[in-house]
Amino acid sequence: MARRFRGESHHKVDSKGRVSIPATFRRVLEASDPNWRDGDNPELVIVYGDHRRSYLECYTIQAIEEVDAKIARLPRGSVERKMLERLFSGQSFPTNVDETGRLVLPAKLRKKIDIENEAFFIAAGDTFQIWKPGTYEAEELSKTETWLDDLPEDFDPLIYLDGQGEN
Amino acid sequence: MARRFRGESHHKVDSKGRVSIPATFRRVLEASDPNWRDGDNPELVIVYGDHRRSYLECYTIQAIEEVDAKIARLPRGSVERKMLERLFSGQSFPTNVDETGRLVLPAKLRKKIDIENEAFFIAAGDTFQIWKPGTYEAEELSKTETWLDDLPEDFDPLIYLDGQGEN
DNA sequence: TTGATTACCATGATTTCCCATGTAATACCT
DNA sequence: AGGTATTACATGGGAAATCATGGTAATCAA
Repeated sequence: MARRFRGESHHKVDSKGRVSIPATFRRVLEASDPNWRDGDNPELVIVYGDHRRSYLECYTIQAIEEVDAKIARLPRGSVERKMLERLFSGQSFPTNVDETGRLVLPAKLRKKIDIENEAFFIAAGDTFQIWKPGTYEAEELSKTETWLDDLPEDFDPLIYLDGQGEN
Repeated sequence: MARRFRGESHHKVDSKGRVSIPATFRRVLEASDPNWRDGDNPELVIVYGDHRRSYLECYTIQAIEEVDAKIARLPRGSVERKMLERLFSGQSFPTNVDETGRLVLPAKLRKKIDIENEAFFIAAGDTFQIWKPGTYEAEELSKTETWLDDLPEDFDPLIYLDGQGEN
């Protein structure tokens, strides 16, 4: 397993769509880009998905290659494969970190998740997500709340780590 | 596997059939044309297929050579080989990117997929497709919707990546 | 010679590149 | 430990290069 992203933070987005990537995330992007050499800028792939998705999901090169390989194993012509190809091949945007540690989000992507001048970054295992701050709070937190509400008061999520929560 | 196409976008088609290729796609075409040298224009092959196909599929030189090699391995005279040869040799059109990064779609091809003044480009792994925008939405997107409608509300297509969705 | 195809030139918009600055984090020195 | 030098970060601005698109002239084919 490759290095994982950790943490969350807010960053300014300027009029050109430039936004700093959390420094710790940059280290992971570098380590997970097989072509990266000390001194140059790692690549990554932003998957934005269809209209139902309200955030951008950022894949390291290694992570996206794993996905590509899995897709390639699905039967050619199957609906599943088509769907996933559309998502990861079509509804995605290949880019790279720039010299100053920033990412440039094209107008199209900013508009899609309705970002103006601030973006919220949050780690998600071997990918990280970019949200409009307000959307994240509304959408995600409420989701977790409802989920937690269904569980006993003193429930400890760690139990899932050992596969106890599965059914 | 060579560099893959990623992304989707709309471009104007003028009265002469000229249409800009997304810049990121051009980089892939260049990298996948063994004869390409910095400064000149990469070649590609447009496979348009028979009357049932409503989009154009564009192959890099490298991708089409892989296909040719596979076909050459099939038994001479077999029906499979004949079909594939008709598709990839006959129903295809070799061309190249022009000086300004455009492709020229001959009237015949434009008429085939019913394009007037706008084209939709979408990546599909090691090829990319050109659609009439309306056709893509009607044909492809609605297909996806219907498919998703049969699935649970919170279904995540990504589950297919790990082979859970198979049956 | 006439319609079509190809080569050349032009331009506004976007994107990339390069340089700059203030601040926070870290290393260094005595 | 205290203070200072150094490096890393986050952010901004302008110049330069690239992109998408359009037009016109030259070339070709029948």
